[in-house]
Amino acid sequence: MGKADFSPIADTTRRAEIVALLRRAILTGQLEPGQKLNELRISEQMRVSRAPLREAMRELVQEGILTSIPYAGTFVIEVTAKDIDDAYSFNKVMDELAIERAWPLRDQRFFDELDRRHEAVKQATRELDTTRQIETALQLHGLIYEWADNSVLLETWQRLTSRLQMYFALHQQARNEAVPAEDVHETYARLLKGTDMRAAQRHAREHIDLDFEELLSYARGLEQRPSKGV
Amino acid sequence: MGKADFSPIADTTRRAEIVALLRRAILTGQLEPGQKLNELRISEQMRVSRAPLREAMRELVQEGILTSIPYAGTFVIEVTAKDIDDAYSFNKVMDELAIERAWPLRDQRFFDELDRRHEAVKQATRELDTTRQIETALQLHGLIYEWADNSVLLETWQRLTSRLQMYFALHQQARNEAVPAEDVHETYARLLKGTDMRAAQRHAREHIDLDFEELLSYARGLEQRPSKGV
DNA sequence: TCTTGTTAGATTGTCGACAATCTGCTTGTC
DNA sequence: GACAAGCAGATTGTCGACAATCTAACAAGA
Repeated sequence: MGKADFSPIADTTRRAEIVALLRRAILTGQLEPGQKLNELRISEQMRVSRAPLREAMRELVQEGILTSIPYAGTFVIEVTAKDIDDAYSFNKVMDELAIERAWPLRDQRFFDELDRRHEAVKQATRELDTTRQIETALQLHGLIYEWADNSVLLETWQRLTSRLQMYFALHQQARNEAVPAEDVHETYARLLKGTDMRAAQRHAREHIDLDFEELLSYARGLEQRPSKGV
Repeated sequence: MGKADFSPIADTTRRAEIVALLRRAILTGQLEPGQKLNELRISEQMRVSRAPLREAMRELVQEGILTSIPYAGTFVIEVTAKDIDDAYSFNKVMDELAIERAWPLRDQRFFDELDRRHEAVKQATRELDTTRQIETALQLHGLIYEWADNSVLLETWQRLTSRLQMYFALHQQARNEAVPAEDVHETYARLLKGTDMRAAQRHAREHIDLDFEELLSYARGLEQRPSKGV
């Protein structure tokens, strides 16, 4: 029996790479909400034919960050205050569930991974890399979902993550200022290592509240003025 | 101002029709779990080229009822007991949430729609149309999600529905017997019209329990013998 | 001026063919 | 007989071209 355990090799289709590229462009705000994706232009820029590009777009439509209208085009989803509010209140309940399920399954590997991801957030914060900071914070948050041992729950979280990352990126980009205080996740990590599950759930709920409140007020502001769709 | 309010016209792309055809084939069990979908054969049968077929498949992969391995093929998802168990326990929590949110929003239209869908289930039951019975029962169940006024919650339910329908169809097909008693949903509908929200939540939870228990034992049986992948 | 019909251009949807990759069989060697 | 190399067939991934549809500008008529 061999000793090394290899991870799966990278996807080798153009389609998969296109998906990754497009997703990144959307989640970092390079592509703005409402913007139309011109197939010919993008395929030429990427030096790819339209077939794999269109397949990639189909995936992202199902993933919920693109929307498609037959014979009209494919667009980045618009972000309304209600969308954010819906995601927010849904996330609260999901978090409670995830913590509850993950709680008895915590082990040394869990704590190690928790520290690792927390460290990644702090590093991104030090480097003032806002995009990466959002990404790592969501990964830290996602740990309880990965540990909850429920494929449907995890999958739902991953779908939601795409949109959350987009929302936060938009917010960051809009206020265009330095990253928040360094150790907003310090308490979260500590509670997840502790023995009081209720406290952890409560904190998760309140902690999320804060982030979302800002987001919401931002989105409400957006809806006053007309969309800048292209 | 005109008086008629028109609904959106039907999708006119081949892709959309292919998606509908494939989904139906999978959810009714015509295509078995693990079965490979040969692009050339299917495209010839449907008299379409592979391009729209492949795009349709990509959508169903993201929808979670197909799975794709590069250069190997696209397959109907396998169904394990754990998958069903995960969907089951997740559904329980979601149901509680949906009922809670929909509860204060119930109005006459809600009750009318509840009756309408309940009637549809009873009709399908009378006609011994098992496929339609599963479909209508899920639609009845989905009403609270549609009324909960949360897009994320509704979307999550819709994604889950595909798989639930597939699970139940498999089960029905396997035991190959007449449909269960007629008014399993009578109590559910009555409680949703009542004033005791907790009671409705409790019933939803227990009612689901029953259906799933059967499903689970069936799936556990499946896993003893090897898969019959094609 | 407003509405309606027409048309040209751009864009999306679909097609058939070719390239890349996998699978199973055959062959040759030990 | 066991095993590796190599080949043939089938299947998926990608490409470039054509068809269907939409949009916007313009012209014609009330």
